[in-house]
Amino acid sequence: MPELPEVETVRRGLEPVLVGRRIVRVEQRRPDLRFAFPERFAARLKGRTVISLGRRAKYLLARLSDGEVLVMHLGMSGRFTVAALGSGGPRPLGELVYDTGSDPAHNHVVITLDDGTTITYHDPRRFGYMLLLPEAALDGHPLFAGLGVEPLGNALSPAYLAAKARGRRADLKAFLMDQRIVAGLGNIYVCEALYRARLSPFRAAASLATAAGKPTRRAERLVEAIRSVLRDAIAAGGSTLRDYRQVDGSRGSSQHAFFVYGREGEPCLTPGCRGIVQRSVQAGRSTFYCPRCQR
DNA sequence: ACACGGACCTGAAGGC
DNA sequence: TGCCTTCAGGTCCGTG
Repeated sequence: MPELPEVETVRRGLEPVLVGRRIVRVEQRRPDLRFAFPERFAARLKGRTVISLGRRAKYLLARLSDGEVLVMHLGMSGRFTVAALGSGGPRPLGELVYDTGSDPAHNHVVITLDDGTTITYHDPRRFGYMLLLPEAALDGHPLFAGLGVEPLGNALSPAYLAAKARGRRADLKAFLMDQRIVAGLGNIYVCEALYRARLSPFRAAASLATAAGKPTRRAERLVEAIRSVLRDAIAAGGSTLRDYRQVDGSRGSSQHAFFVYGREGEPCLTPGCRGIVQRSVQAGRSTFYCPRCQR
């Protein structure tokens, strides 16, 4: 499910139900997800109040009242469900309600808050994980120390990309997938950003910089494309949350459309372009692109 | 230092 | 119907 826009959508949904609330009960139903849970995980969370809920790259960061941070990564299939006490069902997470109909065997963590709300972490593939770290240790932790810039922050600029790309032999797709360069992009939004920037995923990353190391126009286009594709996806409530429902329980109809991702064999959506979207594999991941307008 | 493949794990979808 | 293969939004680790 989650790339940056999806994680941000989850953050916005959880923030109003979580922040300011005290955790009164934690049910940890298995010893590990991707990694083992921290020692005495449930006991340590219990009694603490959530001060804030932030995000760094694809990580959710819940700051707790005692100076520790609950770090949560959703992996490929992690998601949260919120249910009010006695409601008998899910309750809106922001604009959305998450489907709770899936197999309860994959409900790995259930957190109960002091107002009776329960937050359930569900993750069939268990690539997600949770950690408890002292706030002061966050920046230096191996998970965060090497992360690149936030794509929606000021630090992402054509000059930054050019500096990182200079001398790189990797292609653009791999370059953008690398969390050490830009943190939070994943397979879908890399494909979509390259399409918007009209850049081939196979082009050398080094072509974002001139021989002197100055950013090229391509770098400028790419920065704009990355920002706009993420902003649009966040505005749509996380385009890849396919199983969301409207607040009234009806199926959503406004699912965000991708321009290239998942559209192999279909016509390119650029007006006037007669290209056909192709699928190829780079570093083991599917790449979707229009060979005609992406150069 | 970097690039690549495989590994982790489950479920859905498609082919036969 | 059912079995088999392929694929999926992420990242870590080992090997060249």
